[in-house]
Amino acid sequence: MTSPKAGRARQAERNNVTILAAAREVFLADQRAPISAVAERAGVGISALYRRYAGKEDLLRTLCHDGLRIFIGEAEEAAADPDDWAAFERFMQGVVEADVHSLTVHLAGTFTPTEEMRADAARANELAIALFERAHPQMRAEAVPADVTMLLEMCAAVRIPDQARTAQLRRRYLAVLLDGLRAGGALPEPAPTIAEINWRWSTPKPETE
Amino acid sequence: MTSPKAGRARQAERNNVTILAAAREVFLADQRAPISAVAERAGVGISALYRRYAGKEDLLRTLCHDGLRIFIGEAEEAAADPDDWAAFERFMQGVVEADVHSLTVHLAGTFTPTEEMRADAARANELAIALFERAHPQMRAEAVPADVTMLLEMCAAVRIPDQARTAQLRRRYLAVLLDGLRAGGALPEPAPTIAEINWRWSTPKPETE
DNA sequence: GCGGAACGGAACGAAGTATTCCGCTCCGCT
DNA sequence: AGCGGAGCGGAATACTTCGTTCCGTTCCGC
Repeated sequence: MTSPKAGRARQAERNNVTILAAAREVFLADQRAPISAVAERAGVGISALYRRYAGKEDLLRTLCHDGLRIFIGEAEEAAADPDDWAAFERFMQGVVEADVHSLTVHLAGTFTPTEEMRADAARANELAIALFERAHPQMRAEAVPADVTMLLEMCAAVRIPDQARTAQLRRRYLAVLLDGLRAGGALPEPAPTIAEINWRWSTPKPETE
Repeated sequence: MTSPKAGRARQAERNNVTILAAAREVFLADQRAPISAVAERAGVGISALYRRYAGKEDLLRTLCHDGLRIFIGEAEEAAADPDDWAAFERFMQGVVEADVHSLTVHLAGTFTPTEEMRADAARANELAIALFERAHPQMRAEAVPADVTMLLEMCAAVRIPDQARTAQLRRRYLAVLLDGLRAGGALPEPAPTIAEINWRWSTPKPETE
């Protein structure tokens, strides 16, 4: 080979990321989207997809796993901040910004997870909890780590057709939520339990999409 | 007839509400649910459904319109409260409690609305804005009426398999959101516009489900 | 008893969709 | 120069899923 990559091989490699990006966009918009929509979005044929992934489930799993890795990355990066609350805030902003929550949570249950994924999920959880605990003293006392998941879920629900604007609006409402987290006063109703949060990962295909 | 209603006729009338309730539950859990799921949930045959509704769209429309009426009812009821903030809070709690938001917003676009529905939607909007304006002085200044819709959307996103528990959790996070609404400090990013909020009603079938 | 309202549920037909397959292109190496 | 095959596009296949229709049955009300 002359250059590191050239011609066909280069194109193929570029497709790797093109397809993944397309899949990300498509499945972010609709988890039940047909696989053909991904190919269309990527501007490739269906073959290019099946050459890389064994099937839809495989693609979904890869996508989700990537999301998990991004989540971990954001958490680690944010954890470096010495200011406890700033670290937590930065973490939340990072996760919301990357729209990772939809990737991980909303796709869960559409495939059977790898053992490695379970491990990564556990690690992601630990990191998030650590970040939470550090910031906890500055929150209302009843807040628990499981709340973080729900907060992220709520941010992910903010969604309009314009993607860039969606990101803006999410930042806006994340700010509202975080301010709410720091407010005083008692919170009604008991906090969510771990089991209540993780139900998506356990069931094969929960009814409530 | 001996009693106001008896036997078959009574059963039929009871089915009216049974079916609607079933439809409510089923489509609340999954807007794309098959119509047969509704019949199953209601414990009736498909015929019982088609006897009452011209088709799926008709059922969806009815369901949505009912939601709209409930929304209006909650707003009117809450508006009677002389305390401005209490009225607003009560309104939000009522809407969240009734899970009306999913009924109206998430079902929009799956059918072509009636003229009457448009009118009701307009009225619902007015009422909500009035409630908001009354409470506005006690919120952070940048809050706008369109924020209310988004807040409700976020509450609707809180969802776990256990229905009763879901209601509890929604109350919890609504409290967080409302506290966040009253917090001080500037909010990042411009507020949503009316158009950004109402996109679901205008497009025939938006891509981002 | 009879007529028909109200049903249950099988049957039908139209979509939609995951996956396979076949033929074509064009790079990379000899 | 040419060949082997990686990479690919997209039609064809084989199902599955649903909305809707239809027909036979039940049983109330007169």
